[in-house]
Amino acid sequence: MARHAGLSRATVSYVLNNTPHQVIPEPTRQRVQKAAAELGYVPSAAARALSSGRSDVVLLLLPDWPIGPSVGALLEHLSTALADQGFTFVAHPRSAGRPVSEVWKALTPAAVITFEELDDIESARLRTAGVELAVALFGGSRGGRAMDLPEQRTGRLQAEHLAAVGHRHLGYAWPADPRVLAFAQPRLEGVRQACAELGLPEPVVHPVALGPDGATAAVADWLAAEPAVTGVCAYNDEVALTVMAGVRRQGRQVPGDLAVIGVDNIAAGAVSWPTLTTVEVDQASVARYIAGAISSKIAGEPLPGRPASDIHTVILRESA
Amino acid sequence: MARHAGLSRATVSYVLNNTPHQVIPEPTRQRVQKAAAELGYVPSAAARALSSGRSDVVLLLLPDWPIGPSVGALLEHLSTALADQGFTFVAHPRSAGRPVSEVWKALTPAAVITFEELDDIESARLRTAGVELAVALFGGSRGGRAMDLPEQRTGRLQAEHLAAVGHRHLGYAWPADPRVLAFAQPRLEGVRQACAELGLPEPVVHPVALGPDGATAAVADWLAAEPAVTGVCAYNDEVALTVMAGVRRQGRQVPGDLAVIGVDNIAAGAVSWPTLTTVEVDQASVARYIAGAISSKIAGEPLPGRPASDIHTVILRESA
DNA sequence: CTACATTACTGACACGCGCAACTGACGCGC
DNA sequence: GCGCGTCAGTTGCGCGTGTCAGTAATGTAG
Repeated sequence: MARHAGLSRATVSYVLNNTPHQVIPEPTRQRVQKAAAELGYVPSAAARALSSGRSDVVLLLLPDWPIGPSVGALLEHLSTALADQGFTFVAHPRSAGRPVSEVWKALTPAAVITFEELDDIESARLRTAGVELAVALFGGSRGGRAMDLPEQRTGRLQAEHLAAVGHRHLGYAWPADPRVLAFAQPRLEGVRQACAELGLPEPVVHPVALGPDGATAAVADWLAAEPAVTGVCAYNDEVALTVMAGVRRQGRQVPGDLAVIGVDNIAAGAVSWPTLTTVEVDQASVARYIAGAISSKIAGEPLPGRPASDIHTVILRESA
Repeated sequence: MARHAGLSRATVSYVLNNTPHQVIPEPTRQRVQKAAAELGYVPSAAARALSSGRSDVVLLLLPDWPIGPSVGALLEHLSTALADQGFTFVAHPRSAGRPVSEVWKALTPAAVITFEELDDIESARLRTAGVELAVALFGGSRGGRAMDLPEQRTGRLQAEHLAAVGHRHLGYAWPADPRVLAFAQPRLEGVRQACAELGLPEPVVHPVALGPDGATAAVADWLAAEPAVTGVCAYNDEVALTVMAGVRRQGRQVPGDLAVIGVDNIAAGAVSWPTLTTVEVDQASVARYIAGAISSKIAGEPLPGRPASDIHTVILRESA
């Protein structure tokens, strides 16, 4: 390519990288760009990664629990948002029982995003492999490295909505799958906070497993409680639909006997019987925030303020 | 590291790669391996990619339509299956309106997997970028490069099940979203084939949009047809749930007035009212087949036979 | 003792890029 | 004419690996 432009490789490199304090006259600059266009030149990322020590790839480690449409949407938006910042976004589903270290060794990513925080050994290996930036989306128990997304907001909004339509005794449908604990914890915490602020008693927490019978015990207990629970915040829409199935099995009505509100706004919730009231999270905003935070951190700047808090919306339907 | 072992880099390289026809005496071999262990040596994938021209990464381009749990499961199994073959699997959600070529330029993957076939320009760019193997999972219209997964089988099983329980006039709930056309086409084709073989009339196809009212027109037409359609195969479970909602809106019953069968076995189908009969695909087997085919193709061997045909199961519930 | 083969290993290059240091050429002031 | 500064661009190195060709040392046959 330098040959084609009749210049040296260095000059070409300076032009293409817009190297500051390297004055290149306009004619030469255009000559290089014309040659690049004619040859369809694309810099080899492998070589760049080798010499710079890191690639422009941002790696997201997917959790091992089944991913729903909200995670899917987050992926899509992260991809666009990071592309705007000049990064290439890829996701890797961690295969059970296999060390994840092989992945970043093969990619030398600029940053690694995880859902939950990594073990000490794994994060040590990460640093050894030359990855400088690792961010966890949830569970900032370990220190300031986590993004600390406003996940409690979903719980708060659920509780506030139920309170606004007159419910005073709330239940919380906790996911039976232990793998989503890091997600469920802050949501329940948000419900607790809202209850406290609104002067309501603590929510009655029951685990709910997915499947037709997963919620029967929980529903029976909520309805039989004294005073009875009249509104339930579910960990997500799937759990919410399970709770509604449990109520039907008892021959009772949603929302008459028990109101239910979910999180995620999955498609099935719009066509269930009754249709499901839910809290939707604007994954595009979340993705933009994450992308911004990552590129600031890589550039060494302080990270911007907390993500906007108005990214949650209550989708009002029949169930609550 | 070569210094630490007191040998040259070449010798070390030969030992670590087990280069055939390069005889290395056992003592030296052990000396190298001891040094590697002591230094915690990990070969740099970036350098290997630079010199060999391709990395050990297999890239999956996610489609731009929302991915459901079945794609999620496929990702997870692909990750494990490809890791067994020595590859690193990553997925990239293609951001709308952005050229995908930037992605493989940044990764130089050993293979690229797509859902639908690429345009001519994009596949040309792919080859220019040095990616030798591109496989499309569906839509083998263009030639032998596609995997040609037995997607018709899902449609066949749906129709066969409905026929087995006595339905003779079938409908097909076609997804209104044009982006999933490549998926829907073979499934409908499978239904058509099964009808022809069983001596049933052609299925009555109606588009169904997701959402509470998406199926009302279709359901009205199926029920009013002469003779009436009594069983509907839906493109997937979400469409199936929408059809069931449409039937409820008409004040009619599932499966009494109209039986419905879906595809995917999503969690919401197990707790819907009535619960949803569906066809499940064993994504683990699919993933193993894909991984096997990729590694054979890369090794230059002919690809193994068609994937096993018994990877589909009918999950029998109330709706059909 | 010489000619040749085998063993055990090393030197050097290429992959494509970024960057520091260097080189001619030209203009300007004294 | 000499020194200095600026412009326009080049040479060369290093990143870490895979691999071909080569080469001392040792063994073997005639």
